[in-house]
Amino acid sequence: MDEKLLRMRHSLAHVMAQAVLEMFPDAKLGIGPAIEDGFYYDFLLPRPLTPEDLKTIQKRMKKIIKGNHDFVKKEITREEALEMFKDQPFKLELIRELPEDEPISIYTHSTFVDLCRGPHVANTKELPIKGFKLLEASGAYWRGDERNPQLQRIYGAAFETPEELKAYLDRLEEIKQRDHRKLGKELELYHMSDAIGSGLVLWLPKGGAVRVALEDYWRDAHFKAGYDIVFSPHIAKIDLWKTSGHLDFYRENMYSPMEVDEQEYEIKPMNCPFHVQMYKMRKRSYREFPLRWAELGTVYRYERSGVLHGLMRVRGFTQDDAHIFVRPDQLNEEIINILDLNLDILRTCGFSEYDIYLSTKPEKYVGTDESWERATEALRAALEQMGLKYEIDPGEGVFYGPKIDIKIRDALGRSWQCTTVQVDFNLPERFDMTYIAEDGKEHRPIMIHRALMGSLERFFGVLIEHYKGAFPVWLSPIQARLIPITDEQIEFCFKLANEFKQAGIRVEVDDGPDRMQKKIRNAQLEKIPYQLVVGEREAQSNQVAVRLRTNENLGPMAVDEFKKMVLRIIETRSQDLQ
RNA sequence: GCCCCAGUGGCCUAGGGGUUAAGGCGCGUCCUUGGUAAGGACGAGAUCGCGAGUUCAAAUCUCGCCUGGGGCUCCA
Repeated sequence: MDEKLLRMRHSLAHVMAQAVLEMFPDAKLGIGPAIEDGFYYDFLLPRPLTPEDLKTIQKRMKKIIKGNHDFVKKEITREEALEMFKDQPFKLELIRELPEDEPISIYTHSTFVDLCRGPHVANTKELPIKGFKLLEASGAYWRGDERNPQLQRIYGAAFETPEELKAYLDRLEEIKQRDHRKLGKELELYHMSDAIGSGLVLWLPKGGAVRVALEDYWRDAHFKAGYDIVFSPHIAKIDLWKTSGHLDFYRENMYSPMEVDEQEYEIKPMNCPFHVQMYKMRKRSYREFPLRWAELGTVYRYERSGVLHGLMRVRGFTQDDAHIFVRPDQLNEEIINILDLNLDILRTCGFSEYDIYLSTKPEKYVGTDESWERATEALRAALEQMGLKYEIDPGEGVFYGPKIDIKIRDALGRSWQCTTVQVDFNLPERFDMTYIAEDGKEHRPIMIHRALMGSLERFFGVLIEHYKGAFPVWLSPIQARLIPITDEQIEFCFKLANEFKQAGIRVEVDDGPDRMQKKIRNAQLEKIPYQLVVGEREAQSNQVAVRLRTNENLGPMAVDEFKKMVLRIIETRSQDLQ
């Protein structure tokens, strides 16, 4: 954020605090910083704020701004500060934490004084009276800690010009329109039922079609990249989770155990221990490496109810998981293989921009410093050999090993965490996994965990928002809809539909009672890529009049010609319609 | 989990202590057979999220629960 904007936003926060104090003289002030797109301020208030309150506060703010008040900075002593803010417990807490030797500054404008480091504008007349808007009030813990009192936070958007504010508000509206929860319902892609429980997803037939297309592609890509596909059960004895360490490190996210024949079983939060058991079924030789085992594994994790969000954060989801067992000297090359496959899959799904992070050793970790260094080096070398730009995320690795995370950018430039590639020194140790090396002795393999799409649920959600529900043809639940102009053509349409289905095209006939215009409208709203209008002329000449969801009209086309075109688009997984 | 907001036929919305809860979409039947984004008529469909309480009377007020939404990450 540039300096000017920062000053404006921060000053607006002060002006807002003044307006709130005018309405609630006993309000206790938290903090009020400038943030991306605007500002906020936290208050402890005698009652919850209503949307009407926000309007009132905003009006008062404009009045204050029009008063042309100077912002005046003053440095005061610690004692003066403690006296001045004696009625403001949160401010006192902050003052007490300031280093002894540092001067304490306050900013005053109009009747309002705040403990503040600055910077601010010189005078309220510099504030964009039409460039800001209060958006909403919500709860926020003091200092983000749920053990502290909960304050009311008022968020405002603020920009230098009304045009920029409008662009921002338009963007918020666009995000709302693309929301996968809204589109998921409208397009009947998925459903969450109260009768089932929160965070548990029902994939409806149309969402199922997308998933099958995605999974088919995923399997194919994995076979070609040298993976084997495995399957594992949903529950396992609790001891497995004790050995894996999940019960210790991950208990809060696991569902409670169930008892079967006097044995406790846990529903799986991860697939790893199952793949480890597959590894351990017999002695392994270095000649088998790398072992690449992939599974679309459905896992269940208890997430706090407040963090659940549509398809993006759920309690039951399917990871496109894989575990790869390698010798230390194979690590670098294998990482390259994974990233290659990953970028290929993301590109095919329409994502060409990403942010890559390399996370290094955290404070608490297992394994030797030497192995950490070697693994981190292998990850870094792979990224560099591939010429990928990345950032280091120091100390953000998992306790068991370093990792590469990839966030994809969607059509609105928002980023989503999907891919993760993690090196693991821990599980091979805990499960005492070994292989016989060239020297005839037992060695410890390195285990790589990786998920490319992350979870199918989240990836689906991201896809919905990225494409605004208008999926590329290969992913479209219905790829073409046949629209007979009169009932005379219904029979011909069903004959064509059958022919297209046999060729592998997902097609439907709209034989309902609506007129053609209405059927086209419906197909448009459903974002069906091809609308095939069939009237008497087409039926007689074995043609279809091809209309695209982009409103482009390709005119009559021979049935075989259309079929050829669509199959080409599907097979190449093209983003185009023609 | 915590704070605030919300829950009305399948969907979107109106109503807001007092007869049969209103409209649009969708659905059904009938008329219409229409050439590239909404033809017309009629009809069915709701114990107003669930449970309890207050009241002569509750969709409406109160409490609890369930579900959903925003926030709890931006450090004077």
